Amino acid sequence: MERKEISQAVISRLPRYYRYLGELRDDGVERISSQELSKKMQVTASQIRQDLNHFGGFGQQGYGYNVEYLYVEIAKILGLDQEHNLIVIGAGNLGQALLNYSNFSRRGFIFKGIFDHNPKLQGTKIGELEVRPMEEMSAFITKNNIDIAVLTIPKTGAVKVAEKLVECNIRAIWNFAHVDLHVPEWVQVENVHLSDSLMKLSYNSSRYQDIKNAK
Amino acid sequence: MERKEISQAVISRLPRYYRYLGELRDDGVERISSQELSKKMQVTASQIRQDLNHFGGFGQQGYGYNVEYLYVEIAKILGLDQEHNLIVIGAGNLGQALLNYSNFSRRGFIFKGIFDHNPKLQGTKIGELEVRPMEEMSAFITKNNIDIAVLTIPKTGAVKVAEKLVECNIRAIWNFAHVDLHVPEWVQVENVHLSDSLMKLSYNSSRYQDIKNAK
DNA sequence: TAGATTGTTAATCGATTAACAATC
DNA sequence: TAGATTGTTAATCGATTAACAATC
Repeated sequence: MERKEISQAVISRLPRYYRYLGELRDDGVERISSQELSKKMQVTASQIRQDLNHFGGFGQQGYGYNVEYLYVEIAKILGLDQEHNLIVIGAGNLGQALLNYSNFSRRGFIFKGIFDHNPKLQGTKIGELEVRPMEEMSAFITKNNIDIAVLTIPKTGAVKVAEKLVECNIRAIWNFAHVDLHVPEWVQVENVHLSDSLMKLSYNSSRYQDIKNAK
Repeated sequence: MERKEISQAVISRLPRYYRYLGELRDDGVERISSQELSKKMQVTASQIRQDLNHFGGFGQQGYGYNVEYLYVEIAKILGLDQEHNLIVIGAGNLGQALLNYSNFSRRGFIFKGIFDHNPKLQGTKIGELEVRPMEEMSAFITKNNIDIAVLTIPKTGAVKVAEKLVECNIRAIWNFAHVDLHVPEWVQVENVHLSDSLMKLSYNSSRYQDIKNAK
């Protein structure tokens, strides 16, 4: 597949393209030009063409892009043509919420297990799955071919658990714990720091008020 | 306060500085140089100094930065010195998870209400709050001085609700719905598109395997 | 064929890093 | 005072946008 390093800025935009193309497809749209898409998505047509051309020439001069085809191709680029096996670590509210969010499994992200160190939660059912004790995690990962671990435990435990996951040869960690994980380069970490996001919103809205008042 | 437009790249890094400074403070560290902090955070010292100087000169030549002082100043910049009143719209798993996450209220983000259009949920208690019907939302926002609305409903309803929120003069929307909201410039939107984040992780881990296999 | 629109190169813009004079 | 380290300017790097030749 791809050889050259592609910037994370580009990667971050792919899911959004994918979403818009999915909507177009559902609306029965067959073809779209970068210009039309650009208007819809509020980005430049240039950027769309540049971004896509990192991965290949999906369009056709004088025609534009075939929606269905491009949709499928982006799915492949994102690895959505393959199934991913996930486990959730931390059966709190957030872990449960993610597990129950059906849209993920629709895209091939299959939750295989959920773990918690709280004995009171162990054995209770969340969706289809029973909460397992942490001790079973390592064996479970190997046995069930787990790709991705979802970390929804408080930051105090997260670093230790991440180390354990690395030992288990996990490939990817979706990290909701409010701490930076240090892992070998062959383990991918995607952080969702909710409080950072909320603070950013707080800044932007506070600042807007200041500007308004200053005028 | 600030006049000049500061890039979102800078703003996005502030919460992370804030987190590291908080930890240093808790560890009883009094002063830190940009170089030391740079090593800890794995960013360049230059970037730290540049970023901070957008907001003022918080350091002192030959000394570095006073941890406690800088911590408090960043909090002010982020608007954490003021309380924010929030409502959650959508009492599903995710809405409940956010509401129950106590770290937010510790930073001054106070959940005042939660709304859902499902009559079965209305009246049930989530944390300290009773789920209210959507019809009460507008009045509630005005009466309780709500700054921030947290949108945790499916995308089908999100656009309509966002319009309503704009009418209610909300300042900020924390959007977990998988759709782009179009709002006037005086309303800030911060998106948390979880599936986009997961797809990015999927890409990065799939791609790493490809590189490895190619070698 | 003529018109449309891509793929791609070149130009611009912005963000990051380096360097150093100012100063505690 | 001498050493350390900031604040800030200048240089570099990378990402975005513009332009246009290639081509469907």
